[in-house]
Amino acid sequence: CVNCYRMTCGVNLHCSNKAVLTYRREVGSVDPWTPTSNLKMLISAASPDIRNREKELCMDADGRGGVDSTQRVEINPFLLYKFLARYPDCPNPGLNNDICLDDVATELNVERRRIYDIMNVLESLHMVSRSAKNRYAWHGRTKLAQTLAILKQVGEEHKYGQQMQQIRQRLLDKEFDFDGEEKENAEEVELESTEQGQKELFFVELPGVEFKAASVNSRKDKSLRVMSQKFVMLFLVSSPRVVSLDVAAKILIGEDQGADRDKNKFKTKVRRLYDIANVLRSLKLIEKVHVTEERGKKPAFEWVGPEEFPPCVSTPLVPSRSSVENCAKNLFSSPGTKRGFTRHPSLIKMAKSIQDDRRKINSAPSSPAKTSLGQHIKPSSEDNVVLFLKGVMTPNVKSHPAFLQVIHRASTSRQLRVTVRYMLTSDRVTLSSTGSKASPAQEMTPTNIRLLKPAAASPNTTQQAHQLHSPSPAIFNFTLQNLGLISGSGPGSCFSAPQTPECANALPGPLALQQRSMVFFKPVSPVPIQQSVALISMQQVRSATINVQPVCLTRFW
DNA sequence: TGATCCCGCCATGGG
DNA sequence: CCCATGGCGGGATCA
Repeated sequence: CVNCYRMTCGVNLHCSNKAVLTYRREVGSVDPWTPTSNLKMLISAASPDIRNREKELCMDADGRGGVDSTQRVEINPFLLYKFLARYPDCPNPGLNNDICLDDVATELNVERRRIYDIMNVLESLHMVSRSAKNRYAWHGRTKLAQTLAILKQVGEEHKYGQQMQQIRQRLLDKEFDFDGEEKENAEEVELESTEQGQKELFFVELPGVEFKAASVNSRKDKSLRVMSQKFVMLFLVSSPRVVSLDVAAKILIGEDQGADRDKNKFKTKVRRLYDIANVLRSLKLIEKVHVTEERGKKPAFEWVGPEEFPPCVSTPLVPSRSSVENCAKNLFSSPGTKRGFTRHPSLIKMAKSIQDDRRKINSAPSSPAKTSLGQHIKPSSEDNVVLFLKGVMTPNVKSHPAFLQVIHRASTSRQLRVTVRYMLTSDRVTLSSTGSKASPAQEMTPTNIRLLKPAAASPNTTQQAHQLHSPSPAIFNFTLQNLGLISGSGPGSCFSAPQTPECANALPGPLALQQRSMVFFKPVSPVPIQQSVALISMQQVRSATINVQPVCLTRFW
């Protein structure tokens, strides 16, 4: 699958992201597997004025071009790519994360109206929050896991899973009866029974992200934001995580106003779903797929974002208990005097579970069943913990469930100060390396360079450059072999981690960490390569092999 | 013809 | 009335 690096093509999933396919054809010389080259492709394919502007502004050293500029292009995803490129995933809270609507509109060369749509979706994920008129604060993905956890919970409470199932079934029935006509009535009755007792869903707030600029919040609808949250919920409660457009639209209509569900309403909802989906796609949270049925293919989207999330996550790379505390504190804080949105009851529940969680961890010093980081690695300055992620298909490691899980556990450990580092190993690069040209090192994003660049290797030759992009299995295996954690190499490596019960049943539940432990994750979605996580104490690494340290510990970040 | 989504009219609510 | 915001649907484009 050219565009679908995850090989999502399953029995009834067929990837058909025409945009990517098209772009790839147009600019075939670009290595399509790097984030930056993707961006370049999008830029190349964008409308002429934007493209020219882009050329003036920055790169395009290779002078590629020659794309038919008359074709209609997807501005929306492109816009967001550009937009996201300007803001870090995990912004430093101390720095200026202010976003001015006018500036963005000007820079991206679009009308304000378009920015509102993007912002609304981002706001629904709490990646931004409105700070004032014309102004937003950028949060990046720092709150994403937390938001998703809440959305999932709310989605479960609303029984979206069952609803979707019902609607699917209904559509299926329709398909087999050749008269779609007669069903109208039955459908109406059923729908009503489904929705009855279901309260209207409000915007799901996040503790700590208060809505300022009250004047703006008074507006009652905010449908795009609410709709976006609902849409995400649908993914989070369904399994497999594939949601077809029509099912989503039907559910979203159902809740709006019970009465009218005519064709127009449906069409409008679908339009809006595309708006939302484009943003989510740019965020790499969903991908376009098709579900195949007797009657033909239906457009659908598949969730490719994080699969599991801890109830509350502190800021990655800077784990601090205080943020966890704050989280709970905020959740319990007395209801604000004037709040623009309803605080969902599940927040309270969640806060309690967080507290319980913390209590357990802090007050059970040596329960073997409930191990925490601190109990296995004695606290000292030497005992930093190094985390390796392998085979992570998610482009954004920091939002990977395994990563977040570890961070969460680490951040709730009282005794241990944990330094977490990570190495990105992108299988999409590795798997697609046949024949494709390596991209120059300059095309790598700063993030990638920081994460992957081994100082020992001078990225001059294409081979080495390519290695920069796919150091994953080789170097990773090499490292772990040196550490004596695995044996063999290559795709079928045998991981000989200590076979403890804790390891076997590591998730869900507390991670069992020992001086030397590896935890394996079995992916829910069809990921071809097993995902694994290794946690090793720094001390152990130092004593293991000298070779390892420069490659993986010192140089990689 | 269905999928996709650009474009911008116009409603809304505050000042 | 002006402004910021954003709901909404016509209709263009493409496969």
